[in-house]
Amino acid sequence: MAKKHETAIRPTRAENYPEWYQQVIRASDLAELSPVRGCMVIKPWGYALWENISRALDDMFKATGVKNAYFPLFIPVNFLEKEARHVEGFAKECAVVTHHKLEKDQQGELVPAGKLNEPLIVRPTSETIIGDAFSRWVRSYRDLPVLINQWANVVRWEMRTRIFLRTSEFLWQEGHTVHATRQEAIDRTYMMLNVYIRMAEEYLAMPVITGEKSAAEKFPGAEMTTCIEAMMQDRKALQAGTSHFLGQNFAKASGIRFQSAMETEEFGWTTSWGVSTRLIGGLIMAHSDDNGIILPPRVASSHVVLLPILKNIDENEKVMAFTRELAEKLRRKNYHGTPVRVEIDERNIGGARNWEWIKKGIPLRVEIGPKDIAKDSVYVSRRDKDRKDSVSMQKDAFVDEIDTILDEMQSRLYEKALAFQREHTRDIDEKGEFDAFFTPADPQRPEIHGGFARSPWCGSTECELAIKDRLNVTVRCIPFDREADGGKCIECGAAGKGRVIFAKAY
RNA sequence: CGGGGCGUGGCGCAGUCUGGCAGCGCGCCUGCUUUGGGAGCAGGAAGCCGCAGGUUCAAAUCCUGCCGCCCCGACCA
Repeated sequence: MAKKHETAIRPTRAENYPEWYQQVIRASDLAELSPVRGCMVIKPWGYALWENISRALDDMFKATGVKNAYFPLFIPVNFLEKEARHVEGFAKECAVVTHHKLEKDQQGELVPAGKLNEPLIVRPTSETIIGDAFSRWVRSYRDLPVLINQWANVVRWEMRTRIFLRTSEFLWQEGHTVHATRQEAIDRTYMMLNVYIRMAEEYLAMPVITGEKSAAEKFPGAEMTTCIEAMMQDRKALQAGTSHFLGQNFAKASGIRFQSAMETEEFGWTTSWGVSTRLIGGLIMAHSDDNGIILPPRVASSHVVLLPILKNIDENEKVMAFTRELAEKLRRKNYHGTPVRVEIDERNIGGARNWEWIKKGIPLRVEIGPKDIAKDSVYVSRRDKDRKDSVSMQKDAFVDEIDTILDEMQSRLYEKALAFQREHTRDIDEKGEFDAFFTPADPQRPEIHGGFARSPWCGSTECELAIKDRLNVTVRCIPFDREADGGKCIECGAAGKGRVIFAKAY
């Protein structure tokens, strides 16, 4: 027997969480770093997750009347300048295109030539260029609402990057809408937030808290930013999606005007909302264990791998025929509107084969050997359970029940993550306790600590920033459902306006 | 951009202090034996030791500069 490891991923979460995160991604074959700083190559097993996420979101968007379109990667610099807070928020992380041509210099090296008259920025987000288009599309209240989404890449020149969580280039969708009234735009903001809540909780099995961002944390130029925040296994918060009510700020900046039914000229009310490949980072950190990633069935790259046990030539053909037939039956099954996704791995590499699929997080592993075939059964292992919980099932029963099994796994992952979130969410009313909650024993190499603190806050940016300076803890969101009970601000002791969620964040 | 750590076959690492043929484990390839939780034996391939200079008879090792990665900050989805 080979050397046994206690865990497939080392270091473990407890030993070194950031390193564990990277090793999980490597071992699961989701993605790798690219030669370009801060960028990533998303490999097929990882990209399939994004495809499944984006397909489900796309369906949900379209069900609310949203249509897809595509806008340019390059944006004139002066577009960004139109909205003051927006330019302040994004200017420092913009990639700028200044030339259109390369020429060889005397050393034979390619150097930029052909300076552009007007530099272009690579979109960090598309409010401005889409606003420009909308200003031409909207003339009358009869043109409203405009409900547009685009699937795109964006670039934000980040100082510190982390694969999937914060990359210089990332994939996302950005929805942009224009409405005739303030209320309609606000309703749309919440409507899309609800889509994100569904994505996180029903598909990613990732419980989220929802609410509004503080003035310091909201989107540059937004009147209100709503968000979903999830707790990762290191108890930090991950902003997993945002939906913004932009008021008339961008309509004024871009000249989105329409003639109302009363024959008056009005500015449109706009929203924007987005989620990104960051969701995959969230999924990893919400569910994975020390043996690798655990994929929630609703978005899993694949649902089940069939592992034929090929022992001797006489029986191999029978085993393979049984395996292929099972694969076909499974693929004809419908799981929440999509065919069950099946892999067959017939490599003869012993137990290592099993471990590869564990590290890749596939929900179900099905071993098929001569002993099973004799009983017309299969041996089923679940990624969310221990090996000793593996069961032998009649083949037909397995085919019949696979959707139920996957759904049970899906809800178990959700319940487990929810229990974790609740376990590490505390009402804290006293400053000393608050500081202790968020202070690691070793600041240079912090152990997993903290969580979500539900604490009273007076609402002032001063207090928020003071807490950030002291502990690197921020207001993650002001929950919609918070109690009116004020308490005393955790920072200044003045009358609070209710409890908000404080946490360290990605 | 500041403080700390680290760059050596695909992955994880030793070797660096004290200069002297580039190593180990896993993985990979071939063959045989195996096979229901990380197989065994035999053979084999694979490295500009992050990059560029310098010192030296000789540099993974010493010196200088640069680049990249990770952690802690500033910035952020």
